[in-house]
Amino acid sequence: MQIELKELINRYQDAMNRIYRNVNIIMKEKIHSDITTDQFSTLQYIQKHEQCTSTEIANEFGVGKSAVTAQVNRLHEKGLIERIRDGKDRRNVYLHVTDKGIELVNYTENEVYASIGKNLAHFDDEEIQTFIDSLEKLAHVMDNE
Amino acid sequence: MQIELKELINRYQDAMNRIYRNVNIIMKEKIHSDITTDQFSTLQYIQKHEQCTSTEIANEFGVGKSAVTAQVNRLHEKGLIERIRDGKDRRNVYLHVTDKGIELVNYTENEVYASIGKNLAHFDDEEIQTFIDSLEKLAHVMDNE
DNA sequence: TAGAATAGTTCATGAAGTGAACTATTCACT
DNA sequence: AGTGAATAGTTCACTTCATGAACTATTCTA
Repeated sequence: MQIELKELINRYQDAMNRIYRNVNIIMKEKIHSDITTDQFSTLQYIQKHEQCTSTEIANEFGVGKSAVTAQVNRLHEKGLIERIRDGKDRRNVYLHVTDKGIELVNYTENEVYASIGKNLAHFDDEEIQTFIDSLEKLAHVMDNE
Repeated sequence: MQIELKELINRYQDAMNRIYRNVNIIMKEKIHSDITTDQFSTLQYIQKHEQCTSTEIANEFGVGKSAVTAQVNRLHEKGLIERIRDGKDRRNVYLHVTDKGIELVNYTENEVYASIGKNLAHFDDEEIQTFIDSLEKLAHVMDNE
């Protein structure tokens, strides 16, 4: 491995961490509700993938099924989602965001997007496009390992 | 806010999550030791910033000081770091990576970098450069909010 | 129809975070 | 010089989130 690559990865790692941290701060700030950022992310996923299952979330988030059960319980206790058991294959439990949950996601998403959008104002359209393309390419390459 | 921006941020968010998850998987796989990825990240930071303090880490990682105390305890119990109290200003405790810790970081870093390097092989030099530049720019813009 | 596979839950445990209260030390100022 | 504010770190009680094994319930399969 070349010295240069190591240097690049260091810069990459450092920038990624800073971005991740800042997005988290923005989310904490914009979530006007007693849920955590993790809970919001899960809720957001369920809203974007209506009728998804716990197993699907476990795979998507890279955690065990029991972790998802606990997370779903917390969201359920707060009245943000519902469990709907499949009538045909009664092993499956589909997750469904309640009206209260939908409202929370939509409101918070707008706030967060506006905030991130403000940051993106420092970039021109082509730069953003190129950046996101590279980001998706990297995600894709990594997924296929 | 334009529809387009929302769409872009969705893609961005999705790609970021996938990358973050994959890097975590790589790290878990490459850490041949009984420490967690969080512990490794902290150890790595201390190694790159010799003689740093708990407060510095707390700010850097965006967590409270008590969380750092706990993390430092775990690393200390494993013989990876040492605490050195400042002789002049006895409030300060400087953190210092032991030989065992240095060896662990160097070994693991090489493994992780090799693995990420393999992914980066799908990109040409200019693409990587542009990508990391944008990444750093975004991190910088976000830091100044 | 017996046994494998799948979906989800429960439980005990540990890691990591919070925030308030605390100790110890140093700084700042009249 | 001496008192009160500021700073660095720790402790404590508590919550969240993760793991993995054992479990229930259901469906598939051969």
